[in-house]
Amino acid sequence: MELPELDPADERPKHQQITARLRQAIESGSYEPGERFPGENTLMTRYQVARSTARQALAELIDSGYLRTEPKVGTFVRDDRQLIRKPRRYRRTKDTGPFATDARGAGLSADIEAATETVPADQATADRLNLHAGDQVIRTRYRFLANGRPIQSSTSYEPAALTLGTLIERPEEGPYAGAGVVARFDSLGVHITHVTEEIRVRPPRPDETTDLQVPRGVHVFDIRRTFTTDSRPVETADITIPGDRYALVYAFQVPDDEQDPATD
Amino acid sequence: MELPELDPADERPKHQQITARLRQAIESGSYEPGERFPGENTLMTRYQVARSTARQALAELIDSGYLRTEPKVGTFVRDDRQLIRKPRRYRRTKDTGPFATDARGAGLSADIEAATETVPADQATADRLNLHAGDQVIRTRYRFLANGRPIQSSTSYEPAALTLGTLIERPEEGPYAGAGVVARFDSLGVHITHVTEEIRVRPPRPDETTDLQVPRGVHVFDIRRTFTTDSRPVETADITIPGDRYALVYAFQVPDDEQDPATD
DNA sequence: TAGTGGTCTAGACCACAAT
DNA sequence: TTGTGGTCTAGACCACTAC
Repeated sequence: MELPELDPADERPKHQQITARLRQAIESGSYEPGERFPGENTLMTRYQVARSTARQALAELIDSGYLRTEPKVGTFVRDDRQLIRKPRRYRRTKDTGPFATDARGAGLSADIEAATETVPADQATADRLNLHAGDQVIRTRYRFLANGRPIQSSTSYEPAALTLGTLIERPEEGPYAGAGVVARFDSLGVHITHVTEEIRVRPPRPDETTDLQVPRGVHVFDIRRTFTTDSRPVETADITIPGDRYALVYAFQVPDDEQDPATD
Repeated sequence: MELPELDPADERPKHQQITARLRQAIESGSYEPGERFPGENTLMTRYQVARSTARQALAELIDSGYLRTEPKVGTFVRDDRQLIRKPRRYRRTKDTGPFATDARGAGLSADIEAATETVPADQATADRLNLHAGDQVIRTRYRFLANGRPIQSSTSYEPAALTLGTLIERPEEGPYAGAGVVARFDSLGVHITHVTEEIRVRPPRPDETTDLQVPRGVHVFDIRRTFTTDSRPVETADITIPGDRYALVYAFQVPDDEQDPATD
């Protein structure tokens, strides 16, 4: 792959010109995903620039998701990310929660780490569960692994007044371990009818970068999910998913009537 | 705000130590959103490092969404971005499309730019619409502005065989201009019953950075939406939304029966 | 041992905004 | 006029890998 030298008439900064050329080369398919890419030294000599200029050009492509570096080894075209389609819907069946269902459907092993505590609710959590700050809630932190690789983490909150002393007090223990939230609450006679998911996207926090092994240039989905019965919220959770591993899929019906149900 | 000097015993690189201290200062509220932040020169003298090291520390905080720079002016704490909750739902009513409805509901002006062409479908688009590559499709590119600010762009595709020669041939002209997709197709007697949205998160492409004014350190939602009747897809669109302005909200009912509708 | 990316220094010139 | 961030150069040392 021959790349022309920089055009002195181009008004853009050198690093931008290099970035543009390299991006074009990647998009035109000159490099295969996973293939070794010209490193800092190569770019220095090819474009006659200082190392930091070559480095800056590469950094932009890393932050844009085109490249990744492996320290002491080299620079590579990022692999075509294998996105798992994650249909986000909730059923009343008991067998397994949605994560395990998705993973096994894709032929992956599914492991779930969970840790449960009873803690007083902070104001934000209390608001989401229609409680008062300080009321006791069951907090469970999860980490989900597919084929041994962390792929999702979440923290869920349930009012202690509802579940404490029942068979589902600790979500990952007892007869309903691994079942979905809807099935677990059904076992108490608490009938969940609605779920709301609010999706944000943001850079990973430092702890998420390590826990979920999020590479540079990747952001995360931040989902706030709340389950409600006809009268009250009964579970709320914050779910964090690296953006290079999942596509979220929502499928729903378009209502038949002209009525505005004033959902908001 | 006094910051201690670097700890020589700390094994982390200097730029990481500086980043960690600065992030802590921001999160603890030592700087207000929008407030001026110590610049490269200040950090150089305060921590006794070279300019590029100070610069690298700041770059990490910019990419993490904490700071923004204004060339020739300074470095500032990023404003608490007020997220707009964007309910994603579709109704059958005619009056206005969901974008205009939501924007006006939030007290914003809504402007839509649109350009329509008839083009042959490429393979990917043909697959999404159950057509053959080369079949004619109506492609419309949109840019949505709220209070004059670009906030969403999209490209939609409809089979020309369905709409060519009808009143809704060009989505943004005729009696159904500005109406939602469902209402437009209803006018042809084509009854949309389902919609699927597939959400990804990725860095903006260079053209999106300018068109949508996406700042560094912000990624975008990439939504592939497809409307279908009971028998076939009739419209598909790629929607791009900057991740720092919107939270997507999905609200739905949990089905009552144990049946698995095998939606996928 | 040669080559890699990560870290770091010590300079320089620039255009422009603020004062 | 002063200070800002943006760009760029020309070096250096490091730990580690296997090009």
